[in-house]
Amino acid sequence: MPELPEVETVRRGLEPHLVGARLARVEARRPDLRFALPENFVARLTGARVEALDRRAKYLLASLDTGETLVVHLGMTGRFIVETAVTERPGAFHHRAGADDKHTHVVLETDRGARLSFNDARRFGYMALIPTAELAANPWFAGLGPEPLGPQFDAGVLAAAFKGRSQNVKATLLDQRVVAGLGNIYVCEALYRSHLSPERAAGSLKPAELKRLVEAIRIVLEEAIEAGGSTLRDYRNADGDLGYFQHSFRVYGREGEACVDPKCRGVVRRFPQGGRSTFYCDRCQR
DNA sequence: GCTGTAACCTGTCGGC
DNA sequence: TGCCGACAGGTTACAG
Repeated sequence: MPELPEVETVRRGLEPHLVGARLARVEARRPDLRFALPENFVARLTGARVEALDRRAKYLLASLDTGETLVVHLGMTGRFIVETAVTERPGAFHHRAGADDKHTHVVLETDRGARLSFNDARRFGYMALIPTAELAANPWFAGLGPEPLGPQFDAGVLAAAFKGRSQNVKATLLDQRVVAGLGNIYVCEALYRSHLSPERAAGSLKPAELKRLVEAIRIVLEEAIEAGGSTLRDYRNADGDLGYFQHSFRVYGREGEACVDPKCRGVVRRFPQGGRSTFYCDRCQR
């Protein structure tokens, strides 16, 4: 499910409930997600105050006053469901669908009356507790490429990362060491908007094409965040609402349809690339 | 070192 | 209606 825009939407939804709040009750309903939960997970979190909630690539980072950071990756189907306390009934929460089903694996209750349920059907998501001072050196973060919406991401950076690579540009953009946070959907959309074929060797892109690509990546991500992300099957934001960017897809999921550009007579095709579906227009992407 | 593939786990959808 | 196979937003280990 979640690529950068969806994770950022979740972060924005959780921020008002978490930042400044203390975790009054923590419940782990199983010992593992994709990986085993950290040792003494519940004890290390209970009573901790959340000082900040940030995002790096597709990771959510909750800095705690204990000197540790709770790292959360949503995997493919991970989501947080926020329920608020019923004022007149202490300990009760306004129920929200999915908050308490068999796929709810971790529950966090804050001293501000919010209950956050981490629900992940496929359990590709994971959580870790890492000393905040060691975060940058952690293998999950040390090798990450620049944030695509940050000031460090430009055509020059992409040129350096692409240099000499014979791998196709689609797979290269999915490599989090090249640029952090892109996934299958937004890579397809960005390549379409920059009129680049997903099959081009990354190292073959010319400076003007790289510039177009950087611009397209930025615009697609910004528009998606503005729309609250994309909801295909499972994704919902922290308030349980759907994202709307899927209505703006120009190629993703549109196999067999005419190219959205009225001047182009192409058709959207789909083919497997690196085990994932790539969608592209067979005429205007070269 | 680079590249492609399989695997992780579960749910959904389409075809028969 | 029920069964089966294909496919799904991510990441990583491994083989070539």
